[in-house]
Amino acid sequence: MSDRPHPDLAGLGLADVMRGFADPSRLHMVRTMATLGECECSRVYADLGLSKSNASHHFRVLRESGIVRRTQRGNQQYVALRREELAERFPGLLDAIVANADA
Amino acid sequence: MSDRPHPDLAGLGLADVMRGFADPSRLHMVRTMATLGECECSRVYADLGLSKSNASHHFRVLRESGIVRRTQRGNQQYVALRREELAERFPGLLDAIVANADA
DNA sequence: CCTATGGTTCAATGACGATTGAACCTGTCG
DNA sequence: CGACAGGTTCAATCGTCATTGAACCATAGG
Repeated sequence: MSDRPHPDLAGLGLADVMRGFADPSRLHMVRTMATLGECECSRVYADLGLSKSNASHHFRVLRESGIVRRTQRGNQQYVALRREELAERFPGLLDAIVANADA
Repeated sequence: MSDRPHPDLAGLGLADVMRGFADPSRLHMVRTMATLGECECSRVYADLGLSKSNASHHFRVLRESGIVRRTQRGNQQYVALRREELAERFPGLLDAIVANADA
């Protein structure tokens, strides 16, 4: 997997993306992001009891799996699902996961 | 994760199932099973170059993740996706994955 | 009985991942 | 300047996983 900040989804296989989803904490984060839309990182893991470094690790996995995009505005980091890009590369996948993310 | 032969899907979270899908070999196997329906195990990994023990390992992961069901008829082992059960527990998930399993 | 065939199990190995705590970095506010 | 808030990075630990090869087990066919 590339360590570029935001990999091109064309270069990722389904298994790479699935690995990003294969963790309870990250699924919870995905669900939160699906609800909130783009938001500050801290809001995404606020109710998960993750340490900062652990949350940072999970954000990196999500980013390297092509699932989220991070942007810096002012001094805040924002994070958002790459909804459209994922829908184009893997149609229906994100929706199905988000719909079941509470299971 | 339970080590029972075929876990009840109600007892599995989405992350557990996702881990079953988070491997290229297993995704390939899932795709093959989606195409063939119930069939002999060997047909599922024939074109993957997996050793027998490695294939057996992947079948076990798929089984413990609730993705496949194995049955013995005669002296042959058969394997099939648990389509209906998965569709009931995680609506739309398997279809979305199978549709993208070649990516 | 002998021998495939088709799978499982076991032990070992190497790689990867989740988690933690400490150090660090950077922009903001006082 | 000093302190702080929000994140990142690093090293270390521990567990899990993929892969291999060898041993094993059951069944069908000669």
